[in-house]
Order: sequence, then C-alpha cells, then structure tokens
Amino acid sequence: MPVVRKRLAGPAVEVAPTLLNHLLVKGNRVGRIVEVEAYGGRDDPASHAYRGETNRNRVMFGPPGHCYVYFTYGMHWCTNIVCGPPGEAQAVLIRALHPVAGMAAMRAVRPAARRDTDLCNGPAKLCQAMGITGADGGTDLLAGEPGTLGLLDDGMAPPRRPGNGVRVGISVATGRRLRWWVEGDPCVSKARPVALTAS
DNA sequence: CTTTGGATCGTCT
DNA sequence: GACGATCCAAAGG
Repeated sequence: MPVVRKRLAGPAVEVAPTLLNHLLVKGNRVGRIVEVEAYGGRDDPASHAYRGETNRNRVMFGPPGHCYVYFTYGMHWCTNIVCGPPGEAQAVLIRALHPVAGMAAMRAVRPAARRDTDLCNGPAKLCQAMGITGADGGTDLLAGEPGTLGLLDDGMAPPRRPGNGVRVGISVATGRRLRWWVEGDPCVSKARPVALTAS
C-alpha cells in the first residue's frame, strides 16, 4: 500500500524511526528499510542544508515524499527521503536495506558483495544495488509510478523499540543520537567508531 | 577477525 | 584548494 504523505509532514527526528520496516522499491528490486538517520536543516551543522539552499541540496527544501540523492567521495550516491514542511530541508538518510526481491539483479551490479546481507548494508551500497543515481533525484516516492523509485508500506509496523545511537561518518554534531535501526537485523551497516566532538 | 589507506570528483570556501 | 552523510582490498593478528 502507498504511504500517506501526511505521515512525512513532521521533522526528520520524528519521521525517521517510523520509516523502519517500510519498503523501498525500484522495478523488480525491493528492500526493507532497516537503518536510517535524521538530518535537519539550518539547525543541524551536519546537514547538507545547514548553509542554506544550493543547486545541490535544492530538493531538500522542496515538498516531503521526494528523494534527495547526492554524490559523494567522487564515486558514491546516497539517498534521502525529504520530510517536514517545504522550506525546512528535513531529510531521512536511508543507510541500509534488507533485500526482499531482485537479489539477482543486485548481485549483478555488486560483485563485491559476498553474501546477500552485504548487498545493501550501507547508504552507497544500497544505491548501487537498487540502481539509484542522480537521475532518480527529485523523484516523488509516493507517486506509485511503475518502474520508478518508490516507498511502500506492506503493513509491517516499525519496531516498537528500535536501536538508537549517534550518526555515522560525520565530523560535526557527532553527539546527537539521530540514527535508528532494526535491532538484530543482519543488514544493518557496521558503523566505524567516530571520535566524539561537539553536539 | 580487525585495521588501514587509497580511490576519485563535485561542491563550496 | 580542501573535504566529504563511503567502500573495498590488502595487510596484520
């Protein structure tokens, strides 16, 4: 079933954990969201939107339900789901999926993955596995267009008590516990320890 | 198993 | 000119 847009109307810190166990779909490839991070706008030094709107982050400032896809480290794509009111640039980074369907197609584009649990256990890995690139940036995930990237709710509720901890891979605002995951799922990414600085 | 360093380029300072 | 909301292969225990 489609996701009601109203459910994405709140700030990322509230929406993020509720997206756990939802499905990300593109063509025949399907993955269940098992790890997310919340990024705020002007109040979050770690957010791409912290210094205001630019060509790169423009989608973040747009309506909820669309996806913000960015390119980083000269080679990787990562996907966010925009939420909150337009103009606030709230977004939820999808950090890991548990593959549900289309694993053969995922494997074909991810030869480095030794096991199925390695196909989507990282924000750039899942983009590669799902075939998400800049061309998918700005897509309305709730439009239900066949073949395009979409967000679905198959009825599995988010965990009542998800894992929670600090965000991964950032160098500022490292003390905020804005990462949530499905406790015990083998596809949750392995976070490398990061030195704590300011909050 | 864990740790380390290199890859690689768009974006913003 | 510096630095990433990262990943992987290689080396070491």
